[in-house]
Amino acid sequence: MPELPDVQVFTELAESSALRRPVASVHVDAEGMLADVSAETLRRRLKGHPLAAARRHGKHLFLEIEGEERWLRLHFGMTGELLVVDADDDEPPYTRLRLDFEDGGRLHFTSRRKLGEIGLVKSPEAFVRERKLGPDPWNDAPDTAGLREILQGRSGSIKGTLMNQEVIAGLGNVYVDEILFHAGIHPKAPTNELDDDTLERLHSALGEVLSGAVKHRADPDRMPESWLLPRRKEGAACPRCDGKIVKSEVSGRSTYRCDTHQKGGREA
DNA sequence: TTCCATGTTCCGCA
DNA sequence: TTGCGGAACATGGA
Repeated sequence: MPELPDVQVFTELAESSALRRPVASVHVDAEGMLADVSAETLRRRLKGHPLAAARRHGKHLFLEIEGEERWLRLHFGMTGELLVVDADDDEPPYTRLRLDFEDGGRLHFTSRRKLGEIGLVKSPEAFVRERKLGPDPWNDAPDTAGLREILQGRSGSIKGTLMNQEVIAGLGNVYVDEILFHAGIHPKAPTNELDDDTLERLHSALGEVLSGAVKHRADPDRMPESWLLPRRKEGAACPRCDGKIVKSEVSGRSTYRCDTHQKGGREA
């Protein structure tokens, strides 16, 4: 799940329930997920300090450690989640990092496939620069002209371009399919051949999909029936036209699209 | 058992 | 040199 909308929900969860609670202890269960930081350093930086702020850029969540001039950075990979639980709640499965607050509550960072990252950075801005992440389309929504500029000079498929975190940060396989479905654009359409009209549709689909997804708490089961998400299945009926949903591969990922209303691309 | 998976990175080829 | 697409990665569920 963890694309921009999911991580936005985690960010809001952290903001509403993990701040200003001093950390009593830190437990790391997946050394392999530690990015340029030892479990020992993580413990030292966090112990005794509350989290002061939560921020997000793309798929990365940043939690400011009060008084340390450091931010805990979490990346959720394909299966990561963030949970905040009470003292007497059960341990969620696949917990990789756990912060025990002094008041007894806990913050759990879980990951089934261990593909995410746990890091420590000086600031979100510095990390974004270093990782060369593109603009975040939720925190800093572009207008159509801005989107045109972002996509300028890209020669690959629009799907590949939108999934490239250095172009625009936060979109992944599922939501790129959703956006292109809404905009009626074929995932293989060459980015540099999108005309103004198409770009306009892409722009409104981007805004529509992101705000809709966050509004429904990024829960696939709650997405509107008119969306692709509830029908990511080969052969399903398209909810907006007479077409059928077909599955193919684009930029190495399984891709679902309507074979009738998503035009402007090339077949494999 | 085999296949597939919402993530990123790395390698080879324009 | 840069950008693109596919393979590889680690693990578990269908």
